Amino acid sequence: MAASVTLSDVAREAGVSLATASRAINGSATRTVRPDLRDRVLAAAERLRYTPDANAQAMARGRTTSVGLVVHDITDPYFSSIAAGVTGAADAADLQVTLTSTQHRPEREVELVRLLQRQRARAVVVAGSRYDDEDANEVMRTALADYAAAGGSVALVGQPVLGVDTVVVENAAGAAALARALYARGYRRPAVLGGPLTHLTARERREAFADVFADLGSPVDPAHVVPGEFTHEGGEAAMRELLAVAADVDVVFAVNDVMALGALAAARDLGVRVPQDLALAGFDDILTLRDVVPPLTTVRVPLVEVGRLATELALADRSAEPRVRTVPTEVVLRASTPERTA
Amino acid sequence: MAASVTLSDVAREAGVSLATASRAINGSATRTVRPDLRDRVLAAAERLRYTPDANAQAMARGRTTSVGLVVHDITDPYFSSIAAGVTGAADAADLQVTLTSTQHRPEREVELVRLLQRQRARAVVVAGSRYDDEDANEVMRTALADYAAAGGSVALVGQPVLGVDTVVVENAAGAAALARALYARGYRRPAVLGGPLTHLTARERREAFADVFADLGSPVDPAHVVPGEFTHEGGEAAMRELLAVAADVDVVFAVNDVMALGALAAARDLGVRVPQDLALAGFDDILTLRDVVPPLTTVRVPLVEVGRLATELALADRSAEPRVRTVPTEVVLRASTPERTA
DNA sequence: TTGTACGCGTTATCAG
DNA sequence: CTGATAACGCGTACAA
Repeated sequence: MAASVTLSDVAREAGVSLATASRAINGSATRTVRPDLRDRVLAAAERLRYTPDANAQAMARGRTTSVGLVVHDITDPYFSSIAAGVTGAADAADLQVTLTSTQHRPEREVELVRLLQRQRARAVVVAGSRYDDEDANEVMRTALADYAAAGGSVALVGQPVLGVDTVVVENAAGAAALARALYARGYRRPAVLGGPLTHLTARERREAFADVFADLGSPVDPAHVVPGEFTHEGGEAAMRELLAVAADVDVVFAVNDVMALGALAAARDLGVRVPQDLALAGFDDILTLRDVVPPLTTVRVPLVEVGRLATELALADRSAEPRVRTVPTEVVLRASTPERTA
Repeated sequence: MAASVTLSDVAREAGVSLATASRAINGSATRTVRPDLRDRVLAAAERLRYTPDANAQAMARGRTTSVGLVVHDITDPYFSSIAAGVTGAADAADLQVTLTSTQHRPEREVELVRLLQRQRARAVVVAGSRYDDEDANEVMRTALADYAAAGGSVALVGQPVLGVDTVVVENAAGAAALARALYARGYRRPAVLGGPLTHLTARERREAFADVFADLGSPVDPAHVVPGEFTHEGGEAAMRELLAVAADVDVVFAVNDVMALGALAAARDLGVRVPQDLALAGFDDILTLRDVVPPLTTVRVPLVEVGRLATELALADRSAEPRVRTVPTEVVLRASTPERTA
């Protein structure tokens, strides 16, 4: 960005001082500029094709207009929907979004937060779940505290374990409601594609689901809870593993939709029909589901709104206590888990 | 970002000058710092939890570390894959990505470019197709020229009609190859869900496809070329329209996969079976296709690589002439267009 | 090798 | 209402 026209150029061209030019163009809050002068400045700016330098403005004002977003993979519909919510909210607040991705390496979140702190992003939204890993959490906590100490504000999507504002999705309630709905439809031999063992979102969903079936007298066989990655490939692998050992399962709950789709692919590949041979349910209600056959039962999470909420939370005035915004979930029964007659 | 520790603080703490602190931390190219001093500075920085201010650095250096990206909708798998390519390439170059979205309003592209110019983004990648609208193109051309004049560089994904570096996808070649492949499979009564009339990517695909069938003696009935939006809803609506008038079509070509998926939904809804009653093909090979049944025939575009290429192009040394990188496409025949026996 | 001092483009304070 | 001028935080000639 070499030879840009600066405000001084505009001021000179308009025959006014730098200060006046600044006020005329920016429309400073309290200060007002005489109309004819203002017009002269605007005309000069137009003539010179002046473009304010947002960096210099940030410098002078002491705050930037950027919001950071940390995701694991922008091609994952879960994250892209959240990203849409974040960009929408940011746009509404006249802010820009800096998109960063860990490429599925959770430990990179910390680096990205530090990076965004360097950019002096006004706020940062971290979209990934937390893990049951106190060491990792402590590192992240420190990074976020540093960022907050420097004036930044953060919102997490996930679990409120880092001392910052958090959008909490009702994972347990959703998974429990799903379990009850499936039980009501006649399912008695559930299996779970459970995701990473220490992944808190996965765990919340997995355990709530299992608890309900246990309470209802049809406990999930521990051998039928298959861990794996929180991805399409993870779901596929877990499903293969499950199908290799479980002949008597009637419904499979994948702790997220992306995994459920992987599982569906595995089933198809192995000649297991869904739902005739095996019912299948996921979680999140990602956009992709509208194109999947059979229509997949899931628990809807309003992802775009989650992104929007997180952004608004991060942008709101700071509060003494970390805030929590709870987002309800809703069971959506579809054809992949039909009423069981057998 | 109020009370940040500055480099001066670090310098004072370390008992050195600002310049030395700067050189020690940044590792200035030519200048070198005596080891013990360097260590003292680094220790001080660590102790004070110093974080360099990227904005101030940008200011002083005269260039930022950000790359702008303009998409229409980040939840569209086409764009999210390109975005993944862009963030990947940016990351490799130690740059950050500013994500902006038009929300499906092409005319907003110009504003977003201006916005990114204000941020002094080093480079901007515009991911959407051009339109056959010389007025709009001229406006965009001017915006890009202004940005380039200010030192920015741009890469487009689409058509090289704006005088800037462009990644060109072989739409025509791909659509033609697809048409030949479908003809070879026995299809003779093609229809096209053609997208927006003036949308150049849609037009290139539509016309190349139709030309081939015409040359082969099975011209597309003009009544069977249904325009519409370049979206899921657009594909669905177009398919409904088509099915209302065309009883004798044997294959439908949707000019992109997202539309094809909309069309598939419409067909399903109307009880038209794909491929038994009607074959269907799309274009792009978006990630979503891996989860769709029947597997959809399409023309693969290496979307992540397109994003990467565009970013590299924009980041490369400036050239006198606008460069063009052509990306080949590849027909992928799947079950949605089986060999036709009837 | 180190330090001084200026400049980057803008806002904001404080006199006029 | 307008105009100097001092910040903002950092990089880098230039001098020592």
